Amino acid sequence: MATPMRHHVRKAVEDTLQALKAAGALKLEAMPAFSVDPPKQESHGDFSVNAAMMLAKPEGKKPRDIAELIVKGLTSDAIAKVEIAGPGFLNFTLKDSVVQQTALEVLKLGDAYGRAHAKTGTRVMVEYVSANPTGPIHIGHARGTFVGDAIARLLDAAGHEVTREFYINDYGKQVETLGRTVYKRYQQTFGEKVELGPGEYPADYVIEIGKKLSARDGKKWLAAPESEWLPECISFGIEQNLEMIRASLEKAGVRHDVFSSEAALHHSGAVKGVVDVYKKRDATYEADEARNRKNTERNAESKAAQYADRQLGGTFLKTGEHGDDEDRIILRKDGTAVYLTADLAYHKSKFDRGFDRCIDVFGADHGGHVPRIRAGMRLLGIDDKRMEFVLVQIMRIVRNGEEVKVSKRKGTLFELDDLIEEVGADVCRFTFLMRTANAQFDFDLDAVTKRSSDNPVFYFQYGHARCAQILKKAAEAGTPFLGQVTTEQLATLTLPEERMLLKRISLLPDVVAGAADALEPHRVLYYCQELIAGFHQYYSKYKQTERVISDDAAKTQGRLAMVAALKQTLKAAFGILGVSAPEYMEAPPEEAEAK
RNA sequence: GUGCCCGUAGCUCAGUUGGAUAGAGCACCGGCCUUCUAAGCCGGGGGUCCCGAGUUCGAAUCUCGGCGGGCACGCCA
Repeated sequence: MATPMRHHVRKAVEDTLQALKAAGALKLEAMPAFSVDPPKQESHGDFSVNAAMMLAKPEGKKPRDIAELIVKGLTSDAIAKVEIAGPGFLNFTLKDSVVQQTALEVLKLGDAYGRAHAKTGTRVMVEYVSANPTGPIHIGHARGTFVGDAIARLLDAAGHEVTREFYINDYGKQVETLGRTVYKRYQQTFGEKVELGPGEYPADYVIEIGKKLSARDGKKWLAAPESEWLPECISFGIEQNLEMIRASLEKAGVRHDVFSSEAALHHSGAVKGVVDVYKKRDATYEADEARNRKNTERNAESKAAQYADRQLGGTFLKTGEHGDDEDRIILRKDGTAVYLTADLAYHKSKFDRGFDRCIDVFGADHGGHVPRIRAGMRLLGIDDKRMEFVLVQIMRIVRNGEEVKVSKRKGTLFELDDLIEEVGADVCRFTFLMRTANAQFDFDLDAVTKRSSDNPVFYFQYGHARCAQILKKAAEAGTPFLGQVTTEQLATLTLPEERMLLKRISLLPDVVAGAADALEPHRVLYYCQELIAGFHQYYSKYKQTERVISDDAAKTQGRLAMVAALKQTLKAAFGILGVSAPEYMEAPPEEAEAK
């Protein structure tokens, strides 16, 4: 789905190389994987090709000599000019008419512009958020939430069939602790004097859950034995928290297709099932500790050292044979499964359900988990190349120059809801998507709130709004843009800035494809930045002289077509990022004079 | 100690999978609104791309070795 313009250049070079081979001028044992990229410097033409340099070695010729051969052999009628530059670059300049066609292409495709022309047929699952249902979504999840969502949008645009999934860790000690806390809060609603124990959740939301339980069931559980109230308090707590989580996700503009329960994997036998498969495949053994246990010195303060005495032996999985540091336990001595076992069953279920690719977005603190899952899948005979892990690095929240400390245990949560409330959903999302996922960064609340009027997100949105307002103005002025444009009208787009804008517009499909391939949504954002900057420059420069709407009917229609194409392009890109594309933006409040 | 991630302008970060003279925003200085929004534009200062080797036509980018920061290294989830 390369842009037509880039395709012209690549094809022209490939055809020429083949012709040179046929004529005996080049050996060309294999077509080189040369690049066709827009150069950094606009003066270097529309696309720069490094084919001559790549062929220098295999052909035993100088790059510039090969470049000469290619230039002489070129026959394409889309090309206006080719120059040999630097060490042997071929700098192509396309004919204006080819560049101008971009506007037509975009308008013709409409909302399909920027999306893959054809479905890839690949079914891909993106798993993200996957928070414990022991509390609300907080800032610790925020980055992965938006990054995962944008990756899903990106893959969808790239033509994949995407399923978004949320894995609910609703099994084990943590949810049991939740249940116990809920029960105490429930008891307190009837005036009973009970104190929370260490490790229980002191935050207010559990108080609310306790109130709701007593409102629903009255004193029903007060005299009941633990075997009855505990399961009820657990499931009620999870249910309430999930409701809260779903509501937060909705506010964040994030949606999941499937919520998958860890507890269900245990109850359905899927966990036992995957263990049986491993046993059948001779991938397990019984032992007191992993046979290939690493005896490297560990930091005395590490948790590994702290919990060393709890290791009693059981059933081990031979993950060490497939890239993991050592084998991992999957069944404790008492036969119960550990977290990893359920996660292996879960990942197996993804492939059983027919997904071709599985992408996990999770925090960098789970990075050590990756090799185990990969090894576990390989031990099932599943190619682990079908799995990709996007590790979202830890983020710090900074206010007044200081880190905001949060702790679930202490009850000092910073909820995603509060963050969105404070800075707005678009600003929030934008701030996360501005960075690559695997680099740490500080979320400076002062920077995004105090300076809200010059926050980058508004710069972006203003670009779209400006396009919209010009189109609106044209309609009011009696020269509406009707969605169609002729070659003659397009031919009026001769200003260098117009040419550059059209060229940048034409690159969206390549940017989307590249970003999807790399699972890096932020590339789309930086592409928008360049596109919008180009537009603002154009607008400002010609504000007094060459306005979009003028007495020249052909020029007006040509320019309106370009503006409409730009608006369409931005809308598509914003859609991938999940940021809204406003038609109009209110002028910002007057800043107090700071002079 | 071992593994993974990061180190680019005063600050926050990009850098098109190895390309040409390393960019943007913020901050600072100086300009631009009678016309389609000045939430914008133009100009200026600001760099040991952490350090050192190596790979090649060519390195911020790849390899190795250091230094600095973060996250992990559990039969918690």
